[in-house]
Amino acid sequence: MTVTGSGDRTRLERFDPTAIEPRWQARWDEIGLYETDLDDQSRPKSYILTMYPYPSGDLHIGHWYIVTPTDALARFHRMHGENVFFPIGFDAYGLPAENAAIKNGINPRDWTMQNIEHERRQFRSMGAVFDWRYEIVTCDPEFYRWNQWLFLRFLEAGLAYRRMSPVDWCPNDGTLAREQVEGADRHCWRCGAPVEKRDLEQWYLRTTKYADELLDFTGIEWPEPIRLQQTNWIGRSEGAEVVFTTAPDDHQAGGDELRVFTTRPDTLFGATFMVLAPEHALVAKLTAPGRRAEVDRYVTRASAETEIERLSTDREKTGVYLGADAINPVNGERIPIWIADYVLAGYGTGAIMAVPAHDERDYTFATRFGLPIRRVIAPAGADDDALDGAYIAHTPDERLVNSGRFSGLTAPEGMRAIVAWLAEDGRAKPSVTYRLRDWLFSRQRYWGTPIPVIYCERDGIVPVPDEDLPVRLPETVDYGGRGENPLNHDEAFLRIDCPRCGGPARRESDTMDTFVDSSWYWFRYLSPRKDDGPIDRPLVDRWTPVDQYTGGAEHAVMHLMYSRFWTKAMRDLGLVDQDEPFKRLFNQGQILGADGERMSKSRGNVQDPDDLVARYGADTIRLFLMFMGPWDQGGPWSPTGIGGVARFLNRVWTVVLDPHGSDAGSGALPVSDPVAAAAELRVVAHRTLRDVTADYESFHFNTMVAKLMELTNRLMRFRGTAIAGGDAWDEAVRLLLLMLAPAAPHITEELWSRRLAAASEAWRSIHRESWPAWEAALVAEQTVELPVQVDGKVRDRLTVPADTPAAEVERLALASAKVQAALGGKAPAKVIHVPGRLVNLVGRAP
RNA sequence: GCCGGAGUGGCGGAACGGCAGACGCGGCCGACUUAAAAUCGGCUGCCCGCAAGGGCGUGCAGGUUCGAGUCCUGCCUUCGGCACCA
Repeated sequence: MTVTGSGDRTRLERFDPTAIEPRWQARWDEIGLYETDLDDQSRPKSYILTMYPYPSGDLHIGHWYIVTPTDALARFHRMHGENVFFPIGFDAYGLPAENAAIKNGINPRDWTMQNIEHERRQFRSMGAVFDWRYEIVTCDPEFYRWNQWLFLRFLEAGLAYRRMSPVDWCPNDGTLAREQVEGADRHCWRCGAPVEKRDLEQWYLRTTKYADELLDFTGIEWPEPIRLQQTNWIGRSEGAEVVFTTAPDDHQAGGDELRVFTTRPDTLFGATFMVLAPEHALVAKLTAPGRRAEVDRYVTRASAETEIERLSTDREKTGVYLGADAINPVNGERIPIWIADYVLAGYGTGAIMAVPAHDERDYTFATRFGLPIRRVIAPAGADDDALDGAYIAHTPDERLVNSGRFSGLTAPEGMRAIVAWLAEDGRAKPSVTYRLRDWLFSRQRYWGTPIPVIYCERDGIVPVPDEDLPVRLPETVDYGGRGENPLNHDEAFLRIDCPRCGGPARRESDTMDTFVDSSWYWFRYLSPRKDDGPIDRPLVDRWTPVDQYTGGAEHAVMHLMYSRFWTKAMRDLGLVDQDEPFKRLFNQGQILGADGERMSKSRGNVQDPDDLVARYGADTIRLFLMFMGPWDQGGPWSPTGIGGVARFLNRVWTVVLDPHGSDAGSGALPVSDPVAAAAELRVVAHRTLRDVTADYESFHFNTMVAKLMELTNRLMRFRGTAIAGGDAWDEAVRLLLLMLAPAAPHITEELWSRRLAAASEAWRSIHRESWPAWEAALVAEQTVELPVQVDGKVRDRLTVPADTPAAEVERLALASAKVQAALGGKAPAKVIHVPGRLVNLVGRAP
């Protein structure tokens, strides 16, 4: 122990994290403590991964909040003898870099690399176990080259295709992201021009091919809410596609097919009108001359709306009659054709049959526009009920009514029978529709992976040959202050000879969605510098899938769905042999600014970890972030309480280095019987070990810290007593340091080294120690305290040996004077005895 | 609006359907100090009461149960996602 003389008192050296932490970080680097040997197969492997950060300009405490508990978990696994791989990298492509470039004329690469450099330093200062030799930076050609290579394989396999689709468009700045469209009037973020829709030829990836497989979560342990969200996002609906035809009238001959998708073909006889999406291909043809002006106005208006607005069920329904009718195939009835924005072109066939009696939206629409409502399903004896809303209940006695020869059938019977009948002459077929859409993969942006295709006048779309990869993103870029993709004007980049015919051709100037990078990066971590292929197959076979993935729940449906899709696609290409990327997933919450909003520079609510580390040290901040609350919850940042965690580490310092000191006041525990006190301390220490172990395993880091605080407080109160420094004390201190090591790596290493020195033992890092085991006999309950309730209210407590027979416990409970008083002398009507938990005497009659 | 979370003291939060409020912050009181800071300790959900004690309490309204913060139904508020933010 290091002491400094001060008169006749000895004063304990102060805990000074700023002195300790950099020293140990340097030492760990020196001895390669966190270098993972991927070829070491002597121990079980454990691939622990946290979602890599986007190196935005807003470097904040949120990054620590994400990484710290995962780092502690990686260390916890390492102490269990596993060969742990816990890599880190940077998701370098993205819109903020481009926004900064447009606004301030900085090159996106310079902006990004500066931020990365800053974040690297911060991650090092927190003492994370990352093995930096495996770092990935996605804007580096040695990474994105393989995005291109994989894309070409997808293209060959028919998983990538081109199709026209609408984008939000500014005449000055080109395609806009949703966040670049501002205000209710939807204007451009940069120039303020009104935003239009424009159809562009775009690249898609065929995610829908895997829709059914993505609904299957067998073999992965993911949180139920995430699986639910993905299931709803895929939105599988079974039903039928039914062919309506257009009826002839003055302005058109009729006879065009109008295909609708419906989940309720049993209600076909109740279809009283049709609704097309305003973008539907037949709208122009079907519109009557007298209605054209109104229809055109409506189509324009709908194109300016967002999908969220269009699907909102609480706003007033709008729509326009086209002045044309359709023929219902089941009964030959003419029904009017409308367009309305609540029907989306991209879902199903972009057209619906409206059955107002049995669909809420159709009901609202019919009521608003005075369209007929015909009930075709009713419970027994309710045919004539006037509906005051859509009837969508399912009761056992409901039957089809008003449905010709199908009347009397149940809904499921009617569904099958009607579809089978129409299918005979091709007017219907069973069909499945998904809400999930193919992945719109191309971006009209500079800062992303160039899509490796060439457009040749003669040969059409020509893939860039593998040997010509990577297609490098030009290093210099001139935005000219505008938002439009500068690659569109970069002739040096665009001009290329066709690899097939040698003739003049042009490169694709669109780049890939940045989600491509995170769709397979965990494979690349295993061999980030490999230059003859995207992945190292033997390492991938041995190390993946990832054992534990952690990251924000905001990625529930996009990143976490894309990465599952990508893994399955790579499997089908024969590149990997696995179905799922991440075996176990934990979603942590998001840390917000003090104002409850997302942290960002522009809001001015960013908390920089550097300031906190300078003041308290990394261990305190790490521990505080874990102690704040349940990790899956997140919440607004508040520094209130950091002091408490700092005090906790100070107490740890004190109990380890100065067990005999006595600055305790009146709270010191009396130790009249040192043997009993030592035994009690052992029990407390071992139970803490059991509970803390469970907390690490279940991601309950906040209660883990709380339990270590309790143990430390206990030691503090035994300080200076007869048992301080004894065997039980020494064991408790040893367990405390080992349990705390994954969470607070620096102070525990320092104290551990001092213990070794004091015992004249050679130094060995605490982070190479094994996780301790608790003694079952110490952990077992010897006596239990049982609350005794009368009618659910606690009236007394019994302290009895744990193995007291039930009858004896009940006898003792009844014998209590307080219980008798509460019962009013009466015998209880019922005795509920939950062994080990409580006794409840029910006095009143039930 | 739709999909998924979350609502518990003054604050962050704890609690296999079984003693609501662990642990920490803040507050009050005490020890140490000439004093303050730091440190150590005690008390601290609300209401009534000198006290013993009693009553009320987990967003709101119901329900199931011997027993509900926990399960069910319907609401309210708030956070995340809604396909070009990552």
